[in-house]
Order: sequence, then structure tokens, then C-alpha cells
Amino acid sequence: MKDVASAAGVALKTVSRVVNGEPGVHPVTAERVRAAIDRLGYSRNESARMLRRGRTATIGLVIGDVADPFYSGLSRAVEDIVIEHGCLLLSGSSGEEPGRERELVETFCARRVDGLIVVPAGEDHTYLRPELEAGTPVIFADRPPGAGIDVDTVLADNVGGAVRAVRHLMGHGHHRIAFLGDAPEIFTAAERLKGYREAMGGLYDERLVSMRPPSLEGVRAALARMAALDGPPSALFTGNGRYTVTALRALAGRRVALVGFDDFELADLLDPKVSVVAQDPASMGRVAAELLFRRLRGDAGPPQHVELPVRLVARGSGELPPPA
Amino acid sequence: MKDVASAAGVALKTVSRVVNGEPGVHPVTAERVRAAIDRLGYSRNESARMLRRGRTATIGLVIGDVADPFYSGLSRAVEDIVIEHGCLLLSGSSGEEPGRERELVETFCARRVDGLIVVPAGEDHTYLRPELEAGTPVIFADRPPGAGIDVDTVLADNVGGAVRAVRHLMGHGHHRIAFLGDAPEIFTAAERLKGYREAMGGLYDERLVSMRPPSLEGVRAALARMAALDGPPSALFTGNGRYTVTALRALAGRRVALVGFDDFELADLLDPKVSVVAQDPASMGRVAAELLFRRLRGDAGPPQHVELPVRLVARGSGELPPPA
DNA sequence: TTGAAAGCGCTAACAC
DNA sequence: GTGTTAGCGCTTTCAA
Repeated sequence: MKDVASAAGVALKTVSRVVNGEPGVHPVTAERVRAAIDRLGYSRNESARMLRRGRTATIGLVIGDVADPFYSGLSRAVEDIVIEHGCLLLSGSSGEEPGRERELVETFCARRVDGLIVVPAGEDHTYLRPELEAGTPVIFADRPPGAGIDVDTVLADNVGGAVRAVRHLMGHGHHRIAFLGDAPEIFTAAERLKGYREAMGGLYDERLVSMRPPSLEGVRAALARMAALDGPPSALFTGNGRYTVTALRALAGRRVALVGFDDFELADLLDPKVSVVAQDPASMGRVAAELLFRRLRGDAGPPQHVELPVRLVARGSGELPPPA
Repeated sequence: MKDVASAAGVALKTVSRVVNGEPGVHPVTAERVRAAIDRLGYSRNESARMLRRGRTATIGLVIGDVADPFYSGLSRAVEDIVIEHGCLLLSGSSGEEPGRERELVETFCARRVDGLIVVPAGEDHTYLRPELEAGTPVIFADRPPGAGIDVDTVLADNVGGAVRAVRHLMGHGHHRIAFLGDAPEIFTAAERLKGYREAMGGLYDERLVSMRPPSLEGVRAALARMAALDGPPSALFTGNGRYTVTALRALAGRRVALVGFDDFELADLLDPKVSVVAQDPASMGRVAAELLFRRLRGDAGPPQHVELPVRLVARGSGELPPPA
């Protein structure tokens, strides 16, 4: 900027004014400055600007894994809103490890991101307290923070979605409905189990529930175990997208009534087409990012808790009747 | 840092030494400083550090769209390597728009990223020249830069993959093989067309080629047009993952021999299972990031051009015979 | 082993 | 309209 100034024969501050489009610069002078900028290939050093202004125009996003379509859909939506607001996105995948989640959050904070959107992996977020007290807005998406931290959240209607899935299967004649879900430590898995239980009511049988990380062998074993029961399940409710796919692989073509939580590409190309309870990762990202920018604009109201609706998409697998 | 210094009763520089783990600080002093840091909840301001050191420990990644599994797989791999090197990733989706690609790159450069990995959307990258001359390493992945820019590239063996796909179909008795690909302005699409042409040899018939953005209607129309030909195609080669899925939808269950470029989740759950030419987005990301860090470590050799192998995965659809 | 001073490149506040 | 000055929070250099 100094070089540009002397090249254009003006003071440094005038260059700053031109670069920032501030008013009060004579058009002729401004033109001269711009010429010097082009000639020297100058571009403003944003690190210096950040330091001076105390704002980084950067948002931090912590998710489980960008390579997972749920998270990448959410990421893209967040990114679009962030760019719209003239900011950039620093993002990282926790791999669902609480330690890495924390490291990422702390690194982002050391970089003084203006705000954070976090899909937490861990259960304890007290480490965020200093940052929150310093006024950094933080939004939790998909899962809430651990006890003692009260911040904005954007969650899906997990319980309601599970209830709808189970009722849908019941409506098609099923009474023995199995639930295959992720480990109950994972918030969404626990919520969906809650909805399943609620909808099953008196028909609830814990032998029809399997909660663990989705491995093909594990799912196969669980299905085999349940099939050997006195009253084997006639339908399946799978607790997330990964689980649905794994269950379909484990079923190996057997036509079993199934509703999955989470929509996925190609659900409509399988046979039977897969019925799902769909949530919209993009709108979760959008809502979280918009809420964040509202906070950055100064909205200091009490923590908001948004619950996003889910919708049942009947495609065929959820409408299969029980075996005769 | 000043506050920590006075709280610990030392000079600012001593705090700096402790924070950076520099040697030559008395353990007792260091302990006192650390106590003050904890008490005050201090964390180093990375913006200031970046400004002073002239390094941002940040890598910029420009891709087409994080929500596309190819790009998100690549992203994740890049991210892992970047984090391993103590850096963070600033990433953005160009939406395949050259203008947005350029904006992202320039914004990243203004932030003085230490290096860039770009999957280009545009054809002209002369705008990168100042940055390259300033010594910022840039790696192009998946597609090469436009004319006049000679930098490191990491590309897949697009031509070879297409040749393999076509020969595979020929090996199963097909002579009339259609190619459905993206617009030929897209490098990978053009390369795959080249491979297709080469493998078709004398059997090449331009009426069996359709190159345009993959819309369901477009693909349907192209298939209908080709089916009405004198010699209709008995097999399909689709030019990328999106295209394969769109073609499968357009086929609506008709069993047609098909090989697709790019693997995709659930390819093995469809009926018939889909044969593909698979590339590995994660290794593309890894190789690009590793090359970048080699450059950052000072490797100043001539531009490298890595070609990643692809492999044919026969699952069933590519082995269907021609209709009798 | 510790500290003082300069300055990275910019913007904010205030002259002129 | 334009310029001057101070200082953001750190690291670098040099001195004690």
C-alpha cells in the first residue's frame, strides 16, 4: 500500500480509501491510484486488515466428515450464505472424535473466526465458555451442546420423524418392527430410538432393537438374531442413511418392508424404491448460517432452538405388506 | 500477551517464548506464565502472528461443489493432509463458474494463503501469474490450467479409462456403443470423448455421441434419438458419475449394457450392478496436497504432471450381451 | 535467561 | 479532498 501510494504520488491513506471504496476521493486521484494498483499487481493484505479491524470475515465450520453426503450438503449451504455475506469458510471434519472437534474449534477460535457453526462429536462443550463470554456467536447444528452450555441450536425433528416412520409401517400392517440405529451416545440416534419407542407403545420389544456403529457384519448378525426370534420382525426402521444402505446390503435383495431415516441419492433407483424420512441438510446449513449472521448483526436475544421438519417419502419399500 | 506478561510479572517476549515453546526460558518462569495464560483464558491471536511472520498456515482449496461426492472425497483427503501439516483449509465451491473460481482464488490470495489447490472451472488462468511469480505454489487437480500457465497438475487417466470402458463393452460383443458425456468444454469430458473415439476406431459414429450438461430430459431425448437410428446402440458409456445416474433414471429399468466413468455408492445395489471405470478422488486429493507441501518445503523443480490410474470394476451392467 | 524496541500492513481518528 | 499519526498483537533483532 505504501508502494502504491508513492507510485501514485499520494498518501497511503488515499490508497486505503480507494481500495475500500470509501467516499471523498477525487475521481482523478482515484483513477491514478487504481492505475498504480494494477501496475504493481497490488492486493490488500487481509491479515493486516483483520488484525487492525478485529474482524476476520471468517466463519468456522466443524462437521463430522465432509465426505459424508449429509455433511457435504450442509457445508455447501453454509458456504453459500457465508460467501453472500462477504466472508470465507474455514472448515474441518472431526471424524466424530470429540478430541478433534475440540482441537478444530480451538484452532478456529485462535484465528478469531467471527462465528462458529458446530456439529458436535463430543458431549462436553464447557471448553467453549471463554469464547462465548468473549461474544463469539456459536450455533450448534444437528446435535445440541453438552450440559451447561446454552446456545442457539438447529436440530431436525428426530423424534417426530421416527414416530412417522413407525406409524407408516404400522399403517401397512406391521406390528413387529425392528430398529437398527447408531450407538445411543449419538444424540440423533438416541432421539430416533425415543420416537421409535413412543410409536411402538405396547408393541415395543427390546429384542427388536440394535444400536451400534453400522458395520455390515454387525447388521447381518443383528438381522439374523432377530429373524430367529419367536416373533421375527416383518419390517425394518433404520436410524440413518449409512444404516439404511448397510441394511440393504445385508438384506442382499430380500424384499423386506423398510423405512430409513435420511434420504439418499438413488433411493428411487433401487428395487423396491426405498421409503425414507427425509431431512434436508441444505436447509439445516442455511438456517444455521442465517441465524449466525443475525447474531453477528447484533441480535442478542436468548438462545434460539430451531427444529426443522422432516418429511416421509413413500417410494415402495415402506409400503410392502408383511409376509402372509 | 501484554496482559499475560504483566499478570506473570515478565516481559511480553517471555510470554511469546513460552507460547511458542521456544527454548531458553527458566522452567519456573515458564510455569508462572502458563498459569497466567490459563487464568486469563489467553489464546494467541493468529491474525497478528500471520501478519508478522508472513505465513498464514492456511491452504486454499477451490472445487466445483462440495456437495458432489467426487469433490467431497477429494476435499476430505486434502483436509487431512493439511491438518497433518499444522495448517487449516479455506475452501470454496466455484459451482463450475469461471468467474466464481477466479473470485475465490483471488480472495484466497488476498488472504495470503501459503498455497492453493484448484480444480479449475475456467479456461484462462493468466490471472494467477502475479501470484505464481510471488512464489505461491499452486496445484491444479482433476483438470489442467489454461494455456500459458505451467504448474503442477494431478489428473486422472481419463483417456485410458475411456479406452478401457469401450474395449470392455466391445469384449462383450458390442459394436454400437453410445457415449453420453458432459459439455466438451469440460476437460475431463473432452478427454473421455477422446478415449472413446480412439477405442471405437472405425466403428466411431458421431450420431452415437451426445455431449451436454446432464439433465434427465436431455439424456432421455438423446437416448430416444439414438434408439431410432438405423443401427441403434446396444451399449452405453457414460462420461461421469452424474451422467451414469441420470442415464440409469432415463433407462427406467431397461436392461442395457452400461459402463460409467466414476464409481458411486450403491452401484453394487442396483440391478444389474453397475460396472464402472473408477477413479479415486481421495488419492487425487492426497497426491495434490502432498505435492503442495513438497513445494512449500522448498522443492523448486520443474512443474510435475501426475497421472493417476483408474480401474475398471466389472459388476454386471458392463457384461450384459447385446440383444439377440 | 530475559527484555526493549522496531515494525509486519493495515484502519481509525483526527488534522489540514 | 487529502494527509498524519497511532496502534491492532504479534515476532524479530539486538542488547542486557
